[in-house]
Amino acid sequence: MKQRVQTLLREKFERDVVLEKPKDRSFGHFATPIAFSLAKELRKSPMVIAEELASSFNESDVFESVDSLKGYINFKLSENFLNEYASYVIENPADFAKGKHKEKILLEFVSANPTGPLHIGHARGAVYGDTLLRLGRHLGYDITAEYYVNDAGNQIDLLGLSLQLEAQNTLFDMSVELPEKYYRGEYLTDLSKIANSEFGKDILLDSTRQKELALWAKDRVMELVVSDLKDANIEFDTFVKESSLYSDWDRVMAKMGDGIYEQDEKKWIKSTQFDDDNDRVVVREDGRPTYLAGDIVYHNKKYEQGFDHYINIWGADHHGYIARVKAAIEFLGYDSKKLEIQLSQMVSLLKDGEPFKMSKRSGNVILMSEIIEEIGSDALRFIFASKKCDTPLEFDVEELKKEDNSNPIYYIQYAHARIKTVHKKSEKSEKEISDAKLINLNADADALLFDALLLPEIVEDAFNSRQVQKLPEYLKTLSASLHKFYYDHRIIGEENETKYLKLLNIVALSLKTGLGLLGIEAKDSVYKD
RNA sequence: GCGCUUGUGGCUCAACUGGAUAGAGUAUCGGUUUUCGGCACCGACGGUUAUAGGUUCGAAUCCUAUCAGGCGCACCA
Repeated sequence: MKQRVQTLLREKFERDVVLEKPKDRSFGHFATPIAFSLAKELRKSPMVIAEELASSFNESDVFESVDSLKGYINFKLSENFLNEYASYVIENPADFAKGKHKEKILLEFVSANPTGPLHIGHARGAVYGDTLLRLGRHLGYDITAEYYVNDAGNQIDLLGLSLQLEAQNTLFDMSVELPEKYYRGEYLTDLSKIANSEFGKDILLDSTRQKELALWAKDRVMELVVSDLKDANIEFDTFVKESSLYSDWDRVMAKMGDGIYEQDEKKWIKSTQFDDDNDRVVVREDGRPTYLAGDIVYHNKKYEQGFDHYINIWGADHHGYIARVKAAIEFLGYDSKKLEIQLSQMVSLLKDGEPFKMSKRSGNVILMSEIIEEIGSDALRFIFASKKCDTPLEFDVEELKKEDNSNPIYYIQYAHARIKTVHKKSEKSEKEISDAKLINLNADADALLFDALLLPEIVEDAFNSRQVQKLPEYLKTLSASLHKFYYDHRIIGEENETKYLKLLNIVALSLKTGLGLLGIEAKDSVYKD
């Protein structure tokens, strides 16, 4: 819709035109402040320019009216145009809000260490990433969802140690002393039991077998992670293991040429050349590559696959890392601007206004699985998708269990279910409804129709700006319009019954499509039995 | 100390990335409907957009300084 108008205006004005939502819906459907920017060139007042431009529009199929007001030009779409678009949408529901983009994008997200189940902070990045993925794919982008598994280094050794200590403590009653740095949580108890029955006691007692134990355990933990993600409707296409990358290190290091130098028997990357605070060590004195080396090989691997664009979603605590990775990419001879890094901020939870109590089993963090048990995957996804991911977020789990309009997910599902019920009660046939023409309606119906048809713009905008919260925001607004319309107008038995039902169909489709893009299934009933 | 980031009604968040009178929900108070769905709808109250300057037709948005919070400043991952 917007694109159509934009194209028309671009042809007319021979330049790109900013189109926005008018302050007041009664002004029209779209508006542009173009007269303000022309004012300087033409040396005339914006008011005059806007008036001249507005009156230069002839009667057309698309616009019912074009008016100027205080320097803005307001466009009102014609009922005919809206009706035709509505019919197209109803006949091609699966294509609603789809796009024609073609670019290949590699989207890396979550990438939590395989040393424990996912916690609430991971969940936010996971939901954000998966929502972007769904939006992008709907728009036509060819996106690969990738998880980077940090299955090498000290943390894996620590996992082996933690598992042994846990077993010695809880399984064998040895009451050993637990060091500060060690993983905790119920999953360790579970894993130690499995290890015990699968390999015998020895692997949990013999410190020389820690490594062996760890290598086994990290794969089990990854299974936990994958299952946590699956519970939230999140799946990945590819998993890249850090441990598989180091064999390529020598080749990749050579590729960076002058970017690498030697000093104090270590190898450094000259990342200060690209705005980093310090140069970074990539190979230690003893010849072992650092974590950064793995990440460099990893990003080289990404770029060698020739995607058009790369998106990484990182926890905000990694922001110091951006400069060095981008520097490495430049040294490798690639364009670091193709790599975009989105940071996801911390989350804190409340329950009845008090800090959410962590269960004993989880150690010292709130687990993603606990929250899904508490409020369900739908509510979790919705709340995380509704907030900009780079601002800290606090929410109360009790708010998300309520069944009234303080709970947006309920409010939206209710709107959708209401429409379904009205349909069931009506005796009109599907054909009668889809044949109805949405013209000569009242202002309320016109407004609701326009709102429902706005989804494509929202999806496009939410993805392009990476601000996925625009979609939940839109769905809330659309639901409110629906509820209001429903309150103000009786539908069954009215003169406009078929028209109204078609209109409601479009609203329902918009809600359903939007929810689907959030990884949430629209419900036909909100009753709990 | 340096760097990044955030600061919007009592609370949780928006604001089309520089556009019209800064909007929703919640809380508080008042009203409508009691039916196609338990629900929902309307109104009132609430703001110097942290503070002080600057840029221009126009600033919550951009620039500078200050204040406050968060995060980072590993040869850990």
